[in-house]
Amino acid sequence: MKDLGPEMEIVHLLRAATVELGLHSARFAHDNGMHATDVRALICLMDARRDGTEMTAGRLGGLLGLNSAGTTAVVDRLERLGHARRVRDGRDRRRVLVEVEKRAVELGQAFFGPLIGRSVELLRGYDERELAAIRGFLTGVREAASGAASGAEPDG
Amino acid sequence: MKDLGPEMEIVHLLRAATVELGLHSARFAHDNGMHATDVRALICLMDARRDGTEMTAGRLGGLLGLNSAGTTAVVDRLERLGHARRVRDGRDRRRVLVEVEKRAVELGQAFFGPLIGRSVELLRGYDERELAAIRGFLTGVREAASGAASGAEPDG
DNA sequence: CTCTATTATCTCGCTGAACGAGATACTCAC
DNA sequence: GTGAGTATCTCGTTCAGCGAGATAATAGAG
Repeated sequence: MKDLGPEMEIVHLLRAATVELGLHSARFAHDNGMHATDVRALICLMDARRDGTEMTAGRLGGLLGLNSAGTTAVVDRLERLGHARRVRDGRDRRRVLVEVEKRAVELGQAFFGPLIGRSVELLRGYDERELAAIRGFLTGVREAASGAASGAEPDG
Repeated sequence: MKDLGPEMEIVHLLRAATVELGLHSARFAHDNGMHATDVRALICLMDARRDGTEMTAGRLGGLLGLNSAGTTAVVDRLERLGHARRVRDGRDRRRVLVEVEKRAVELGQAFFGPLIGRSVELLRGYDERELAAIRGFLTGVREAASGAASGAEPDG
């Protein structure tokens, strides 16, 4: 049962890389007086900003798997640290939009930029077929982990 | 600054896969009345078992980044759930060896087995050059995340 | 063998993230 | 403007993890 073949080396490598990426985030969190949840929240906020979506408190909580009380607390912490701000939605004044501060974006880029840059640099060293393999493997793992059907056929 | 090129798609894919793997672990934890730390502890215990190393309470705490009080609490929880047991070391009776219970190993295999199996299955679809690319990328990312020198130059 | 320094683990009291329940503020349909 | 519905916040509680210090065992000096 231990040995599913030489492929296991790569499976362990993926796990090791995942752990290391988690520790990297934890370091960023710790260095800036935050917790894992706060970093995940910041990432959600930046993702939303990137594709021009509005992020409400409720939606953020849903993404993070928190209840409303926990969501309020996260936003409180980010606001206290100056990483985000609450803005009442003009159209529906029950809603609170959460916007990431420029300062936090810069902080994140300073910390994660080198890692991203290095990854891109690595990827530039591969040809199209190799890139397709990496893409395919990561996509497959993501689907398998998300519980998606084990459909072996490549999606269109 | 936003667009480092088409390689960014894969960087985001890696992040998505990492998030999904984390959620998968969280689901396992939740389903079995555990927390993220407990699962990480179990993984450490299984890794130790796999390569025949003894795991002491102290070493486990070190791996998890916990202090002694927190470590005691983790082992207490695992023991209460029947996933691990304390065994006094015969040679140095100050030390407590923590051993994973067979039940927990089986539980883990039942939950993570399909994911691992699917990953291996995916990998079997690639030839040696593609596998080398996947290996190389994951290795590089892990090194970059662990803070290893960002040197593009291969260390002689 | 006894005394002391060191090491490994556990106990106690505390802080703070996240929860459940319910209060508050706003919108929409009538 | 009254009532149903929705979004967020407040209050009190639970529990993981921390710091400090207690307890127990080993190792070395005499």
